[in-house]
Amino acid sequence: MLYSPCKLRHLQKDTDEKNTSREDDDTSAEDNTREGSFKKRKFLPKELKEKFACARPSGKQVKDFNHHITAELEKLAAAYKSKKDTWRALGYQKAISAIRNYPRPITSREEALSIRGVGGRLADKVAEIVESGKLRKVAEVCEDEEAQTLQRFMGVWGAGPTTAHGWYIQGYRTLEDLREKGNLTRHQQIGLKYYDDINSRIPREEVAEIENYVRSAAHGIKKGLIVMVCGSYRRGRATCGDVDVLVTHPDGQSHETVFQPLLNKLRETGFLTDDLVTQEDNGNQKKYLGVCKLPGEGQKYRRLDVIVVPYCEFAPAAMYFTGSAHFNR
DNA sequence: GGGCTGTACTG
DNA sequence: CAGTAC
DNA sequence: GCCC
DNA sequence: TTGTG
DNA sequence: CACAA
Repeated sequence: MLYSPCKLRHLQKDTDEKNTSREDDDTSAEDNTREGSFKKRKFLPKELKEKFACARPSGKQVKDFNHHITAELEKLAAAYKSKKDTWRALGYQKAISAIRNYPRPITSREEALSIRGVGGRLADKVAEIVESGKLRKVAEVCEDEEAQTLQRFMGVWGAGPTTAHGWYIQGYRTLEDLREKGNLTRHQQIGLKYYDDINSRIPREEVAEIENYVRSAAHGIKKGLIVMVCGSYRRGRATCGDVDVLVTHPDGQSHETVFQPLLNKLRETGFLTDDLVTQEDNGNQKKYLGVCKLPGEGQKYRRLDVIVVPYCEFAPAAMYFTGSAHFNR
């Protein structure tokens, strides 16, 4: 449950797009308390500065100094996940996140080991990557047909490790197999139909367009509605996996009656093309998961999530749905 | 050795 | 209830 | 996998 | 432009 | 983010 909206500032993402240096993949920890703000504090232990992203000037964005490392580990994480080794995958994921956030290139096993979330086993792997540029384990675990196939199948929205494995033991190997022989749930049919689009990254600019599209529709229904994209967009990423829209209204009431009209309007225009999860019978709908496409030629189908919350939960919801970058500190 | 977030939807 | 996703 |  | 919810 | 200050 989300509790008191407490005080949550330092959150809004700087609007200045003039940031030329928009690398791509990574945490661009937000604006932060800069030195000045801390002056009143008598002590600012330097290890504190190291440990908390929020205490670093990180002004623009934190380069990922260790992309070569996280890239290799990601492969293993994905493979383990597909093999239902959930917890191992989680361990990898946390380590990857921590390494990504690490402010300088890692040069030794020792250094890796000092990072919270990186234990002995992963430190060894990091060291191997640092020295040789790659991980033998990756070839061992990821490059057999089964691993490749499982991961391909998990790219279908609605299909997880269990389903992927089921398809595999039935002898399916390609998406084509699934299309003609597989029995898919409604979700998976949609996931397969838009496989390529859904699995491609969305340019930041396009996310902004989608945001504006939804906002216009919302304002046509009720003025004053707040429409904000969270997720990786709000974390400043150059590309996003999906679009995460948070909707609320300052009057603390209007959010209750907004969902249905908004969805209907977005459907009328053909913007929403497919529904995944949407409980519209219930008057208390909280979220919508579906597929949308901007008008015009050559637009791709994109995964869209819409979350409507009461105003009193706005701030916590914004934090929650904006996610990782803020919590990994 | 045991936890690793908690919740909601679908079938 | 299992599986999946957020 | 990691951490306690 | 900033402060606030 | 939207809106008031």
